[in-house]
Amino acid sequence: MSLQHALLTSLVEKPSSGYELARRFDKSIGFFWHATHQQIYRELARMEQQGWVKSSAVEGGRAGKRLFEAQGAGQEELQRWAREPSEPSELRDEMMVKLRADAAIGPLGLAQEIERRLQLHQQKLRDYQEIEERDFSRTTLSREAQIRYLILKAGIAFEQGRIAWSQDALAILLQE
Amino acid sequence: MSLQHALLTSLVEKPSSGYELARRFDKSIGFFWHATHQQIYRELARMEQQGWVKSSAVEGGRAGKRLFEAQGAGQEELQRWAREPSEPSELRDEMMVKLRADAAIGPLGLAQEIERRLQLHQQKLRDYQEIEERDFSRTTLSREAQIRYLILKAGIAFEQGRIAWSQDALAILLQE
DNA sequence: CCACCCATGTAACTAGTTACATGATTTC
DNA sequence: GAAATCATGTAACTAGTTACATGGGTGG
Repeated sequence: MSLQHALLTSLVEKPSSGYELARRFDKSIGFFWHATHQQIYRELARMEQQGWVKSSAVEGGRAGKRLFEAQGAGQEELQRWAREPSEPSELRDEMMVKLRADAAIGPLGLAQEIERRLQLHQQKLRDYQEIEERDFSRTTLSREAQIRYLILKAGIAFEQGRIAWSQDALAILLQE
Repeated sequence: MSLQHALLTSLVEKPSSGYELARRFDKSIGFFWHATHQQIYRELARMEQQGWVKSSAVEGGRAGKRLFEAQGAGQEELQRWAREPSEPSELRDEMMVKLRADAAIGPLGLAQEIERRLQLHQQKLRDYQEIEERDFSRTTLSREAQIRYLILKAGIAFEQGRIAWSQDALAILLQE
């Protein structure tokens, strides 16, 4: 499993509380991976048992607040995992199943839902493009920045692809 | 959950044994959704309990072979589910996490793995394009065929996007 | 003082994966 | 007669979701 590795990566970038991690996860890795706080706390507890991370109480913070930091063993594990091959993920999309159902049993009125999704994709694209302009519009970028930009570009290309596809789908579904 | 709905859709298209379903799933819906035979048999058993499908022994087939057929209640459920909104899926890709780790802790030699994936995407694209030519190259397509083509086009666009992205990634990672 | 955000967790359930198990039929 | 494919399943585990629960701090 690799939610642990995703969290480790976040913690290597910046030590955080579970709550902060959940927030940050939503905004960075969360672009292509969502995790609930319940899952995050569970994995943090496991990683602490394994010695990959260490938590300490935060003085002056809210009651119970703990700061998690990646340990040496965690960083080594991250390197080991990163070098391991992994299969490209599938794009498991319920809409494709619904379209097959529509083709098999007759019109199900999916256009409205595709229209709704189109707007979601357009919004996401705008969000990404804002980040692009803010963080990556300089002419020269460090290797690190180029790699972070690469991740963003995967998101941008994905949303653009979905937008084009949705428009194609609407044209077909809305033919009289 | 909707593996049940994906299986139902397959069964509406054509009554099948669990084994055939697993095979067909791999080749159609499986383009964007994989399920093991264990999962499939489990869900078929549940759906039979719910009355969505019905199985019967196949005369003259192999010992134990059963044919599953979608029932009226199953088709109604499929319609109900199809009309329900659902969120677009995320593209949970471990490679994005690995790239972030690379940016955070230094070069991890990911180029080789991206090269390997590039070839997988190119192969998948060729497979899709073969289907495209075989099934959808006629000038006029029925509504049903247009919808099935639409699903294929989502796969084609996805693979093309991944190929372009992988090439971009390689250019960045292989800079000296 | 009320709503909202920060902050952490437990419990129960559902979905997906991996390992193990069995045996018949077809093809070479 | 051996290997591949057809055909079905159980068991155990891992991952992800949903519901419930608690309480402190901040802003209006």
